[in-house]
Amino acid sequence: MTLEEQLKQKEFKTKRQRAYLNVVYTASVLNLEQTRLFKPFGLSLQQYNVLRILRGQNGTPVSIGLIQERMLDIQSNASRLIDKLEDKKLAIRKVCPNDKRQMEITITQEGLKVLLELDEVIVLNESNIQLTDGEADMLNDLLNKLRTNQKNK
Amino acid sequence: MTLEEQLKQKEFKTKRQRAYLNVVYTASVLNLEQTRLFKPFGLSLQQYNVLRILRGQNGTPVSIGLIQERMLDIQSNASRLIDKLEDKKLAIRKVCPNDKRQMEITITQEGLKVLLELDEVIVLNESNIQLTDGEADMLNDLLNKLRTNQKNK
DNA sequence: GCAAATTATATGTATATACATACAATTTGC
DNA sequence: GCAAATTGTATGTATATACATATAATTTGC
Repeated sequence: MTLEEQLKQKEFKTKRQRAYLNVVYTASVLNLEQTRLFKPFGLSLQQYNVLRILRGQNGTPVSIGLIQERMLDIQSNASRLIDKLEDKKLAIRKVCPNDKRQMEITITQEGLKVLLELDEVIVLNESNIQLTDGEADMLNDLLNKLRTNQKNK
Repeated sequence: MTLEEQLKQKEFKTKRQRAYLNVVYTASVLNLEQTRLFKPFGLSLQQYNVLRILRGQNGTPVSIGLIQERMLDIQSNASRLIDKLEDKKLAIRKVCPNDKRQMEITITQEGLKVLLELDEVIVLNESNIQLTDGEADMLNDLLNKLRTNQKNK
């Protein structure tokens, strides 16, 4: 389905505007899809992203600030996401002994287990994407170019 | 800046995955940028989108359901967005006489005035986009293709 | 014409973002 | 070595989404 059909809009002022809106729209479709994928596992999309970051550290504890840096969403509120994960026993927070301002976050065995289950679901889902490698590369380049000269990192 | 630099991630499993994440990331950058653009005018991004839809009707009242259909964000909660616009005297809600379930929403003079101010800001902002027409078309096509076979409209 | 189904909107709850602010721990400048 | 600045995290508030549910008005089936 084209963007015009979807938005029931006849036309856009410029091709750039159409592409711009298409990025925003496509992302919302992808986000919704992922959110629904994670729901049966009791995880939100962002909670999943935090767990992924924690697993990526292979046991090395991670600070809240580092999680914040790595999150896809700019200025995401890692502190409250960790709250939720702790409630579910998927992550643990400890005060860092060297710097008592910092927190040391680690993923639990339980957290690793949930991620493992999700890995399969994700792979299955990503196989739905119809782009060739060349197309994916081109899309990637165009998005990088679109972001150029946009002021907010 | 490339996605890898931004996310401080060495590599992605597949080119498709990189493109997928880039769409989500780019959209969040664009959304944040627009949100900041509208903030000085006391409008959120979604409130602005609703006002645009109302203006597009040239005075013909619009139902909540129609606004919902036209919103970029899937399943956006138009009812509460109209609440906010009514509070600010930018839109008016009336019960439709023919079908008392429906609401007839119209934009006020005040609302039109705010939109007019914003039009200039938007045009200025969109001129920052560095894509040629050809690139914008290609980006548009690739995004449409990416959405193909994704189950959620 | 009336009960059942549908439709249009509203609302409650959980989650998340953006921003401002708070506060304690640490570092820096002198 | 101490005051000032910075850093790391937490929290309060406004906004928004997703989903479930509620409720009133309308349409449909018989």
